[in-house]
Amino acid sequence: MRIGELGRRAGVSPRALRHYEELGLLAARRRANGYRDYDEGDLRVVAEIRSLVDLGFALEETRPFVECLRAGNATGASCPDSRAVQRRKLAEVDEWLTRLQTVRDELADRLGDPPTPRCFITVVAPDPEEFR
Amino acid sequence: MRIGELGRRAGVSPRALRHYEELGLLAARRRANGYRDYDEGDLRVVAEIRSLVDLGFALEETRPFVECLRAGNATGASCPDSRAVQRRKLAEVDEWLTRLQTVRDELADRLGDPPTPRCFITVVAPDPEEFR
DNA sequence: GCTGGCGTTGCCGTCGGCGGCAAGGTTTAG
DNA sequence: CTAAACCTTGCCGCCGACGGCAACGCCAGC
Repeated sequence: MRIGELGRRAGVSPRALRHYEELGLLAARRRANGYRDYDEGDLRVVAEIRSLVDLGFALEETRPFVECLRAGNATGASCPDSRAVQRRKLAEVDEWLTRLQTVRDELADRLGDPPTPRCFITVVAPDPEEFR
Repeated sequence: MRIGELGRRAGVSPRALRHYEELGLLAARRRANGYRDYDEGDLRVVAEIRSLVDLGFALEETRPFVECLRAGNATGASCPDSRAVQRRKLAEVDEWLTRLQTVRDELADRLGDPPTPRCFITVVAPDPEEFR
């Protein structure tokens, strides 16, 4: 498979694929004429990269996942390194969430809007009849 | 007040202040020797810029607030333009929050963690004795 | 044999918000 | 008198993830 087809199938531009290669995330065989040649494994790698990037990972952060995949594992997340990165990312996202929540409330406050509704709990006293 | 003092009082570098000036957010009188000269109004402008930027506004987005302040208003948020920007920003932040929440859950899911606890409601059946 | 659509390398540009440096001028303290 | 601590302008660098262009090679169909 040449770079154009891989790009089409993975939903990324050839330019991006060359970029991944520059970073050492993607390795290409070469044909006699110098063209890059990819296989289905490479498609899986690119798919892994994209799904992680879509979740907010930096390209560098996808490296352990890619290496995990290339080491023969079924998923890129089944190695200790990748799981560690994943946990770090979760913590980062949680930090962002609390920060953004603070910002949101501050903004709403400046506009005179009510703060984010977090929990509405309406407690209704039960009908005593039911317990007779 | 020269640029160094304004920077110290506002908590920003002189370099940043010159940058704000390049963007037309900050205007400086000049002394005979060419030095920039600022007053208390300029300090208020810089404070406004900083507080907005800390809330996630881009420098360009602070422009209406700055102009509002310079138009003689007590606060930068009391003009229609700035309030519009502020509302847009609130909407953006809300979008981010929902997106990030989705990402968080996806991440936690991949790790086998439980999703974000949103509301814990423990309903305890009341003691029927109380209703006797 | 020629056009069109692939591919290649290499390198500059983008966005934002400055940092940092050079090469000067100015002012103040000792 | 001189050093230190300011100030000035101008310009390059940075981060990340590519986009886009030039200038070229390769291969298919007509």
